Amino acid sequence: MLRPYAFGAGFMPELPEVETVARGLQKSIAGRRIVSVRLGKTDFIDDPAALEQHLPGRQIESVERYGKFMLLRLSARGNAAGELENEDADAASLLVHLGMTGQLAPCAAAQPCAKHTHVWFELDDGRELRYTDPRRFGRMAYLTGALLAEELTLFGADPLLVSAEEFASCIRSRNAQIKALLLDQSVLRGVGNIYADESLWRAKIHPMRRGTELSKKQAQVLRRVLQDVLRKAITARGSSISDFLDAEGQPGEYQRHHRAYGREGKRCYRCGATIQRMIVAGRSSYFCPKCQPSPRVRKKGKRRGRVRNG
DNA sequence: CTCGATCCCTGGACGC
DNA sequence: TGCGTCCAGGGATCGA
Repeated sequence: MLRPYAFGAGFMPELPEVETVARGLQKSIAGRRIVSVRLGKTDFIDDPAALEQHLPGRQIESVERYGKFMLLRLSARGNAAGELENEDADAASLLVHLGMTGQLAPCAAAQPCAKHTHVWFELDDGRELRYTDPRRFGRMAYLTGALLAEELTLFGADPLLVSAEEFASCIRSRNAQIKALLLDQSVLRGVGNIYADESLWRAKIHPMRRGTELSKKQAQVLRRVLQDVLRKAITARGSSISDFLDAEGQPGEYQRHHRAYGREGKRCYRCGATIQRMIVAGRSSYFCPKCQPSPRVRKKGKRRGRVRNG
């Protein structure tokens, strides 16, 4: 039985999933004007009053992805006389992060509201754009001009656009675990737990390897497989777990291609060894112990004491 | 700079 | 069946 949306563990909004949602919204709501805003729970919104004050009257010019954020580009708005009030004379953006369980989709205004709907944007064509998020791990912020620019500089390069040189330098200059680096949005924007594990499996790199330990060749390979995984996942409309359906009622398909994530105890597709799970950088990490050798097995023959662990 | 711990929050899975 | 417990995760924050 298909439902328009399913919540819970079915959906992890990483780059490919957010890209899928953003493309869907670009088709369905770009060009529409926001008539009014209604708010429910607001603890995930930076400045709720700003949404109510500044969004009505603005047109949604485009919907873009920025890392795991969606960026709704909004027109400037004028008052009834066609003059521009200072504050609203500039173009602005609504930043939306889906967290773990966020959904942003338009529907007929008459349609019953899903549980955990927290924001309603009334559109000029009679529909409503609704934000639903059971866990409220998402984020919403209205930003303009310098504040918006400043916010966007907090993030690293887009993994699909980053050059080989830039990728290698921002990874190999860091001593943190590679898994932590891939998840760090200030290093690269958009990679989450699933695609970090999938790309590390493909690159045959253990999640606990240090950035500084990677050879130039390994960095090159990692970038290539990461981009490949992300592109293929976008083509497949993202990964659905359980029965998640996207804004157009279609499930993503990429979970069929997972080689590591969620496969604890199953056989490695490459070598047949048993996929293991361990916590790295505070997150479940799935890897093949044979294809992705642990960095810790290199203590034999080295009796010169390394610096104490603390 | 980097680490781990803690918290946020709800629903799903699992054990009894 | 129902209840309790654990777990999932992105990110902010704090202390070490």
